[in-house]
Amino acid sequence: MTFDPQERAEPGDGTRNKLLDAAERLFAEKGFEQTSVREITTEAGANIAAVNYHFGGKDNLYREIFHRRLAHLREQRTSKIEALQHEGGSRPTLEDIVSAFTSAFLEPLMDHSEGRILIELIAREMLSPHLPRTMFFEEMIDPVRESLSRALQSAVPGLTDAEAARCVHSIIGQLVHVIHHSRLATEAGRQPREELDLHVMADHVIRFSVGGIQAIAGSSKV
Amino acid sequence: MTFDPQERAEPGDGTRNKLLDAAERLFAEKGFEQTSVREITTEAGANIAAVNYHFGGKDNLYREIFHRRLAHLREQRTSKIEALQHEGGSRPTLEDIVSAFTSAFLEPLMDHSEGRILIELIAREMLSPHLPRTMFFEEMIDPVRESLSRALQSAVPGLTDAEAARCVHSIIGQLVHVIHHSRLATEAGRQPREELDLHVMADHVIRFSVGGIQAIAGSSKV
DNA sequence: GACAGAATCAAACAGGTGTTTAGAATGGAT
DNA sequence: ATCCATTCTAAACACCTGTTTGATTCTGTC
Repeated sequence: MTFDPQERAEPGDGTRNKLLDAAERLFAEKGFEQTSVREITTEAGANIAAVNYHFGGKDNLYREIFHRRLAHLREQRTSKIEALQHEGGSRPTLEDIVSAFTSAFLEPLMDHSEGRILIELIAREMLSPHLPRTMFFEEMIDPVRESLSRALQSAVPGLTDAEAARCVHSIIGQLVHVIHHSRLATEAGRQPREELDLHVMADHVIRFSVGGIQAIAGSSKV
Repeated sequence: MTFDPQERAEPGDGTRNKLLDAAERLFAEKGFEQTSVREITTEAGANIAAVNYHFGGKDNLYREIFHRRLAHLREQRTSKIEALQHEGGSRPTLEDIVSAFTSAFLEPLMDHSEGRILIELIAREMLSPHLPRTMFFEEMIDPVRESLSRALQSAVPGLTDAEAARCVHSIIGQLVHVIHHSRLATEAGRQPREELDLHVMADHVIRFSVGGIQAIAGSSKV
């Protein structure tokens, strides 16, 4: 019912930003429904009514968080691939592309603070959507897929559109699984097995995927 | 508005079983926290107190559901691989193994009723655990992984334990992603793209993974 | 200093949660 | 017909939820 009090509020001491940060952390950790407005406000050192005053409700706060983060993450993932494509000199190899995407995908996870939170948020949202159903596909999944798919086709001539799309599927599937597993395993208190370490797995996914793509391309040619 | 004698269908259809069925469906659809005991009981045509009487609480009902299903699913996934291994005649090829596991993994999803519910339940539990943290690893993930890992090594001599474990990771990651995506896409109302159809994707995953595994095994030999 | 608007606060609101209770049916076995 | 354990029922319990309210403090402008 009220207008946005301050649209930008750069300084980190605004209550509005403290609420956003606290909510982001809690939503990622416990999920939307499981996080109460009281938790958020006390965590941010604010009053219970602060969420409704600044955002007009719990749902809007949630939406605001995604709006703030999605664009940045998408750009981060596609930019490396695009950069490779338009780079001067020789055309990037298949391994170049897969490697660039893999590190771009996994990089936000290496720092344990911010990246993990975002991934967790996204995973939760995909399983229990509280956002408009199409928003995720249009703003995140489709652009990233498109970008990687085109890059693969430029490096592997003869790869059809459908084949490229499925290979993208395979790569992303592996990467998402790596993320989920690392989260689950550490949470379950199991000491991480060295053969499934994040960096080791990144190398593996690259080699595995390059082999897989070549197999797909090769068998279709015959 | 309660006891309807024509509601019964099965011999073992005491309210206890009706509660289990209703809860399983609702937990899968909306998640544990988001499903209320009142919903479960009214869906099962029972009194609100029935859950606490028969199971001693909402949590125990949830645990009971998994206890009932997990063993069966695990057996279903490992048995096909084991059968291949101990089959008379020539040793199964790499493609045989990956193919058998893929279809065993995806099969419960082809029938749209029961299998989907179970997958949904598991996906939710992995993201927001309400069960003892280790139960899932010990009763489901580890045995399946072990079984597939050994099978791969028997078909691809020279594949180390660590490499096999990572390849299993890659395969399962792809399959889980196929499942999630199919769920998300149909839920979002998008008409399924034919190149990402379940059967087509199954074939793709097999070829992609065989190529990937061979690449891993080949590069390690050099 | 005076004033307006933004920001914060404690308290209460209406509604939903899982669980407990005491009492009433039910179905066999004696 | 009596008894007893099992099963079911309606009502209440204590607690937590997101949101609203009306008053109070803070902040910047004239």
